[in-house]
Amino acid sequence: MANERITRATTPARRASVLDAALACFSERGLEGTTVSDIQSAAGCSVGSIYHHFGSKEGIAEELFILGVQRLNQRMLKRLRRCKTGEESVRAVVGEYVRWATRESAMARYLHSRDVSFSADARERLRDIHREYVEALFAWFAPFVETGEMRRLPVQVYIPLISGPIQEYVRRWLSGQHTRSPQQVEALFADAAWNAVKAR
Amino acid sequence: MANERITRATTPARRASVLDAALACFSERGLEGTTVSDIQSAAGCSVGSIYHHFGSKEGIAEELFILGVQRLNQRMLKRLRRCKTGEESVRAVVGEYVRWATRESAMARYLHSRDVSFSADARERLRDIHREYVEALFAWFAPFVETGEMRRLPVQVYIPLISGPIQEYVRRWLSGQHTRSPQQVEALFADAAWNAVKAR
DNA sequence: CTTTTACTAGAACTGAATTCTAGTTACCAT
DNA sequence: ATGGTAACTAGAATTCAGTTCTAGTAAAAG
Repeated sequence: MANERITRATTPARRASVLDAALACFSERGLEGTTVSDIQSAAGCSVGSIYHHFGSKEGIAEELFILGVQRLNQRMLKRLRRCKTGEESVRAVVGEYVRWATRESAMARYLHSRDVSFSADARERLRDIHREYVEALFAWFAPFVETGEMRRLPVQVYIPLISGPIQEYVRRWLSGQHTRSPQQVEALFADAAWNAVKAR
Repeated sequence: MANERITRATTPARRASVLDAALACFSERGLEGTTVSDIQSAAGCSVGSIYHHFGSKEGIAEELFILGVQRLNQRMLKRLRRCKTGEESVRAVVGEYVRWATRESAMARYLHSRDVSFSADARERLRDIHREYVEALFAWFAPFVETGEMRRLPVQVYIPLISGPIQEYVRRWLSGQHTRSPQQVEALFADAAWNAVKAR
C-alpha cells in the first residue's frame, strides 16, 4: 500500500560511511582536491554504490553539508533546553558554538567553506531547515522577550546579533588568520551577544 | 639590474578582462559550473593566454577573490577617513558594508561563497592582506580608544564585533534566506556595533 | 521458492582542465 | 633601425576525474 521508497537495513550504514569518508577526504585535501575515487576507497565501496546513493559528487557534498547543519542545530537546541534565563541561553549559544567549532573542527571547517553554489533543490532544503531552526529558537526566546528580559526585534536578526561575531571570529581562526583560540575570546563574545539583545 | 619579472603594457588589461569575465561567469553559473572555455570566450582570448597568466582555473578564482578583498578593504579605509568620531566610524563601517554588498552583489556573493580550499600560497597572501587591514583599522581606531570613547580590546576582536552581525545577515540575504533587505536592518546593526565597542 | 528490485561492482565513456608546441609581438641593447 | 630575447598568444593534443552503463548479487515480499 505504501508507495514510499523501500530502503534496506544496510543502506543507512553505507550512506554514513560514505559521508564519513567524504568529510575526512574534504578536510584533508579540500572539496575539489578529492576525487570520488578517494571517497570510494576510503569508504570501501564501488563507484556504482556511491552513484546509486548520492547521484553525484556534488550530491555527497550537499548531503554532508545538510547533515552538518542539522547536527549543529540539534545540538544547539538541546543545549538551550538546560537553560533557565534569557541571559543563560544567549551565553550558552556562544559557548556551544565554540565547543562545536573546536571539537568538530573538520565539520566546522567544511560548513564554513561553502554554502552557495549548491543545487536549487539543496538550497531550498537548507532554507527550510534554517527557517525551522529560526522558529525553534524564536519559540525558545519568546518568553524572555515577553517578560521584558530581552529586546523585541525582527525574527531574522537574533541569530546574526548573537552568533555573528563568534562565527566570524571562528571562521578566521579556522582559516589560520588568528592565533588566539576561540576559547580565549569566548567570554568577551558572550558578553557582547547578551549586551546586543538584552532589554536596555 | 632588476631581476623582477617584466610585464608588458597590455598585460594588466588582459588580466583584468579575464577576471571580469570570470566574475560574470561565476555569478551566472557558479564556480564549478563555469568552464575555462566559458571564461576564455567571454574574455575573448585563448586557453594558452589564460594559463600563461593564471596557471589554472583555481588561480583565476584566487586572484579574483584577493582582488575583491583588497577593493573592499580600500573602500572601507577610504570611507573611514571622512569620519570624525569613533561612533561615526563604526556606523560608517556597517553602512559601507551594506552599500558594497547591495551595489556589488556579484562580488559580494563570490566573496561570501568561499575562502577555504585555496592553495597554501593564496591563503598566506590573504592572511597578510588581512593582517595589514586589521592594523590599518586599529591605527584608525586607536585614538578613539585613547580618548576613552571606545573600549580597549584584543586587536583581532574588533572586526568580528563590528561587522560580524551585518556580514552574517548579508550572507543569508545573498543566499536567499531572508526577504528583508540589508538597508532595512542597517540602523539596527549599526546600533549594535557601536554598542559593542563603545566605552561603558 | 520465486519474483522483484534495492543495491553493488567495475569497465567504458565523456568532457573539462591542463599541457605542449609552434608561433607572434613587445621591449631592449647595440 | 634591427636583431635578439622573452613575454605572450593560439589552439591542437593529452590526461584524468566525474559520470554512465551493463551485468550481476542479495535482501525483502508474496
